[in-house]
Amino acid sequence: MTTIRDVAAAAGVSRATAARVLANPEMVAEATRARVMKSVEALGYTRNSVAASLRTTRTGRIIVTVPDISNPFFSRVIRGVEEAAQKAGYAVLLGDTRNEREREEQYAEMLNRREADGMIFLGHRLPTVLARLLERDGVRAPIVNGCEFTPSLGVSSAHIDNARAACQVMQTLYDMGHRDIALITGPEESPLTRDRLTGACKAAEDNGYGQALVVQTGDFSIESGRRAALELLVGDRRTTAIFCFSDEMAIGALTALRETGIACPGTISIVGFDDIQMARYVEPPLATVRQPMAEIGRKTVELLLDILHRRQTSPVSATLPHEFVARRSLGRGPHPPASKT
Amino acid sequence: MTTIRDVAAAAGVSRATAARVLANPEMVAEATRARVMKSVEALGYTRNSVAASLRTTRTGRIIVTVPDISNPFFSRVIRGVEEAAQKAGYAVLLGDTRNEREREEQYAEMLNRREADGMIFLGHRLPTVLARLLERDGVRAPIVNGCEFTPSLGVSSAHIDNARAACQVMQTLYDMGHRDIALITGPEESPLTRDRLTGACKAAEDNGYGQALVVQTGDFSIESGRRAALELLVGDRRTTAIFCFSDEMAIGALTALRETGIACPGTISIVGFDDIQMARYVEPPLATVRQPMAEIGRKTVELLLDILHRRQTSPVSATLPHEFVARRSLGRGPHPPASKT
DNA sequence: TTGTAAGCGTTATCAG
DNA sequence: CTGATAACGCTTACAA
Repeated sequence: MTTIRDVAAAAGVSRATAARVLANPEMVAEATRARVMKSVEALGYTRNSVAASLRTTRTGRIIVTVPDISNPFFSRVIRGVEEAAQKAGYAVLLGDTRNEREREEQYAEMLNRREADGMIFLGHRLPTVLARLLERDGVRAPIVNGCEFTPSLGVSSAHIDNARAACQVMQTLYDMGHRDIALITGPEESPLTRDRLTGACKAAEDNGYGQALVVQTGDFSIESGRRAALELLVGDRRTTAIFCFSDEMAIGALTALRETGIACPGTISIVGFDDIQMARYVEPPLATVRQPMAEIGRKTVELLLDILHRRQTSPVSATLPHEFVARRSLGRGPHPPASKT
Repeated sequence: MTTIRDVAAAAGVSRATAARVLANPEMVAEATRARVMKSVEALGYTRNSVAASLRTTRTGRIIVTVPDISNPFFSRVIRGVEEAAQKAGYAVLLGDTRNEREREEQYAEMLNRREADGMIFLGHRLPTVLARLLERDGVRAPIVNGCEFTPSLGVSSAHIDNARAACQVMQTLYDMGHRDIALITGPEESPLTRDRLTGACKAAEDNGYGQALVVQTGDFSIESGRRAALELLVGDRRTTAIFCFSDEMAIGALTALRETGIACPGTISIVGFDDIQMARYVEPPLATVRQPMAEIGRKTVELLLDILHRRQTSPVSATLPHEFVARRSLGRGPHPPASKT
């Protein structure tokens, strides 16, 4: 491979000068610059980034881990990350952790090995490797969380207000005449699930239907939504609305209704969460909460860059706007509320 | 940061010995090894991969570019890639090219800068940067193509037999009594589209219905499928089956039928391609061709490793098995074929 | 079995 | 404006 040395030799200048032409062209005399550039072209020189990184202690890379890359929600977030990173001159090292702690740790180790300048993790578990880093470097540790937010971690994060969103969905359901509502949540240990659950319960209690709330646990997958819905339908003929904490689970629930011959929204309404692309194409189209997926991704990058460029003094919690999206899977319930005027 | 020097000093050995303990422990005396390991632990040492890479000229990374990471087909392939790469000790640098040539080139440049040891590209366009590399290094150029296959490129590739798969789908349709079949293809410039088109046309002609074949072009997206289907339905009341070159387009077509009140499979049957997860959850569940997505991903990595480890003498075309999946969106056509006995 | 020392290809400092 | 030179942290002959 051709090195800067070769270029310098070919142009009849020192290595330093050749390097300068590439890094700070304005510091070099016009004529020399042209000569060097010609050699660069002629030899087809490209900088060896590894050597450059060693010298500068910058890699121009960021690691991003996701629980599941084939989950449409995450893949949209990733897209946002990738876009923002690329724009800022960073490449994305992608890690699919499959929700396994060990894989999370493995990717975190890469940060220690200086394979990247920073790391964005989209799950909720902070790898112990990162925890240690955080302990040592505090806010200067180049770590950002996305989609979820756990204040106690001391890590910057980009996310929506999950509690409020869930609360709004529930209120909408009550306003439309539903009382017996079932929830299909995500894994209990995720703060995201807890936040939404908190919001949903609050709305239920505020409306006086706390007792009527039924809760099933899922794992965000289609199948778990289907199973949870089937479970709900056994023996219980009261539920008129199911609020799922992900669109995929909602699609699973829709399938369950179809399998058991229950009409949606005729008999049971379904509301999802995320607004993945497929939400509008299933039958009936799925009412849901739109998360600004790409925006969340972009924001995590922005937060990370703030840390890398030392513009950060304390962890930032960036709350992005969500939006309720009414679609046909949501219909009126059997208890028209008293007139509100 | 602590370096191997610090470790060596703490353990009272030379840098070389300390390094050896990490790389070839068996070459070092038990006692010294223990001492070094203790210092490693005590100091919390982790190897600086950048320095190591500079020395060894290996990065342990591979670049993978996809036209669209949020496409469920590709995200499954990526998952296979990631899994195989990780197993072989490689990390994946992900590039979402958004089908833009310039972004493809940018990622390809990274290979030149030695940011990775090799590259897998899932689109069909060979970036010119890679073409040059290929010209120079021939089969030793660490480049592999996935999902698509263009023999003339001289690049190893993992894919299914697209022509045969399309041919089989058409034959199945004819066997079920369909004659007036419409195709919704991918972009014309993709070899994948061409291969499937070739296969489909062959089947049509073999069955004597070449004239009845209608072709619309899509871009694999849901919306393009929907639009193409709507287009097909205008004025033409003959089509009884639509074969889409991706499940997403098929889902779009399904939506179009629903919007226009046409029964599926009652009036028109739909067949997709890929067997993405959602295929079985739409209504009606989608008949399709299952591609071994994860397997394709894994295979591309295997092919790349073969090159990196110099086990390769000429480009390999790995054809993986596909499978037709019958589901409810495919029903009988109006022309029951003559008995075949 | 261990140590010495020579790079890998950059970048950055300091003179000139 | 340009050149000499010293790192960056690691690996690996080669020597002891």
